[in-house]
Amino acid sequence: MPELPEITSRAREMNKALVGKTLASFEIKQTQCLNVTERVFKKALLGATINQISSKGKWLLVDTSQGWLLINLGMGGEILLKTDGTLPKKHRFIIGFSDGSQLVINFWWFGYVHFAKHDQLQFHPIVGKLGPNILDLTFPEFKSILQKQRGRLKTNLLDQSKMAGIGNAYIHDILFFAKLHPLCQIPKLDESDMRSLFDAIHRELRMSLDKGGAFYELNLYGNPGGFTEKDIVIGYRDGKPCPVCSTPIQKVKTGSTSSFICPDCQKLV
DNA sequence: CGGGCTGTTGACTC
DNA sequence: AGAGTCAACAGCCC
Repeated sequence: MPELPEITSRAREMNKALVGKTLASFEIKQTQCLNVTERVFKKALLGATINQISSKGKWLLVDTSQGWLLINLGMGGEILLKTDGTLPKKHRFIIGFSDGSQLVINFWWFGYVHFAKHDQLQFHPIVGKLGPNILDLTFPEFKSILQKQRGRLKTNLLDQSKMAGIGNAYIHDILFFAKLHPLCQIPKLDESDMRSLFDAIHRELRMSLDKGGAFYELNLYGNPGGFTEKDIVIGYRDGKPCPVCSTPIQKVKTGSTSSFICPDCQKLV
């Protein structure tokens, strides 16, 4: 569930709190999250100092003096900064800093903590293939990327290699505000459809970003984001009336994921 | 108690 | 290339 608003918020918080800290210890409880052996990981990053934190799509990119630390929370999880020596019940990865503070990471299911050398980020098998952050695109750039695609709209918007940042939680309201069906074929979109889609993406993601992300994810200090259930209009509200036309909202299968749509406002053409 | 669902990503198949 | 299926793990709901 962490998507662009949550990950971008975490990057901002980490930039304020972690720059200059030195990585002094690692406790790795789930070694499957690594892309190298535990031994190689520790050897590479122990003693490194944090320069800056940025994000791309759903990935946190930590630039250190000894290379990149790359974090993906998968289907959910927390990154908490603890300064009092206590630990939350659930933790799978702990980074101990030389000042005694700790960055405690918990994945709900499956996440990644990867290492890449300074000049090797572009060759990382996942991060190297990510498209641009979707909020960084201008409309002409967005349109140009979309026009090169075929197939179903939803599948393409979730494909992080084209544009990075949208996941299966925010997409329901985005498509509703753009009045587009998740299964609509990309070549059928006209200029005004793409404009509506672009505007809906920015509106939705920016609103959540401004609120520090969604309520179901915690920030570095354990506080939930300000984007609440009330901010969700269509998603996860099957059976409730559409706020525009009162038609009951439907939950439909779209490939391997579910979608929530207003069957009247979002016609499949 | 158990079955179904969920969210990310990639691998694999047709 | 597009579409479908599955696997990785945990927790919630009915």
